[in-house]
Amino acid sequence: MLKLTKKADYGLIALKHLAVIEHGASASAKEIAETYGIPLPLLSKILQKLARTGFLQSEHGTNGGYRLARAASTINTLEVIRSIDGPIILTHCFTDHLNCGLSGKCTVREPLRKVHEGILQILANTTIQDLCVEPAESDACRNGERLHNVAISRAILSAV
Amino acid sequence: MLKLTKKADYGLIALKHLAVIEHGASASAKEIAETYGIPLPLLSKILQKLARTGFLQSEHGTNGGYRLARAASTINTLEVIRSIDGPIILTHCFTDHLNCGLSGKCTVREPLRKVHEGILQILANTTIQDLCVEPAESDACRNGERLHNVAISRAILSAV
DNA sequence: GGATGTAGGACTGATTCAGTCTGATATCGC
DNA sequence: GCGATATCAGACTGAATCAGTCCTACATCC
Repeated sequence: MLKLTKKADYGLIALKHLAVIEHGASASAKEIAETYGIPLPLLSKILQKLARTGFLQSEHGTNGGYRLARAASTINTLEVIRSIDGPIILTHCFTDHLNCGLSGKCTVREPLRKVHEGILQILANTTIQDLCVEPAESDACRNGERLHNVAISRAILSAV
Repeated sequence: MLKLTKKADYGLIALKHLAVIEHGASASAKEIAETYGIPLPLLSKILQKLARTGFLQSEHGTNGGYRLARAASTINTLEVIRSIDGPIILTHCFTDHLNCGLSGKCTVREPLRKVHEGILQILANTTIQDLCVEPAESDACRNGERLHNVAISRAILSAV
């Protein structure tokens, strides 16, 4: 149905949270979970993954928690989502070339790949810092900047 | 996981099939199902939906089948996917504003909406006719045309 | 009337997702 | 040292969704 998982959602929310708070400050999983009403054990696992991937630095013990390991502007949503949910697969054909109708019958595979890459590019060009730019309060993050590559010429009709 | 359902896949394959065969010609669900190895009853239901939405015209009886009700260039993949799978929801917040962390805590909702709209636009700008453009055989469809709005400047690294 | 086709609802099995439970390990403050 | 508070990590469960099947109409042509 072409939707993000809640885990990815939570991960992005947490990363944004860490990006917005004071530079270099850390926040515990519990803190973030309570702020946004996310189940703590679930958020913990997500943050652990993000730490393993290298987006976050973790600190054990009292007053421990997580802090961004890289600048918010260098973390893009594609990497985050891939880190949490695994590879992004638009259509099934991309991975299992064998089971795909066999003998190259799946004629929409290559054309759809362009769509696939377009979506990946949007995600790749959207950083955590971009998520911090609120329509009203533009300076929640440092030197906020609009989505640069996602050129939306016109709003899509009845979106949802 | 941000992927298309198989139903949507099948629907696009069927529409492309109908777009590629001779203009105005029809094909039965059985014919298409056998060509691509798609379970017939499943494909039937998909084609029925597409007919109800107005993309296809159905003909009962012997030698019946489906034919495109509109030109392939006027059917975009967004409408098709929505017709088959229902609304496209990138993040859960877009629909249920109430359950989303309450009190507007879900701070990534609006920023992600831009990403969402970007993806919708890619799909909206990709027509069935675009799917017919093969890298090698560019004239499988009539006056084939490249994806015009999906400007991919560079291939995304390890895509999948 | 039978073969072939669409139309549509109900149902089942498999997969995936969201969340829980349990336990281990590390750090800090007392 | 000990306990409180963290992260770390795997196994497990319930729910939702997806893919596919089954069955029964109904329409058209020969």
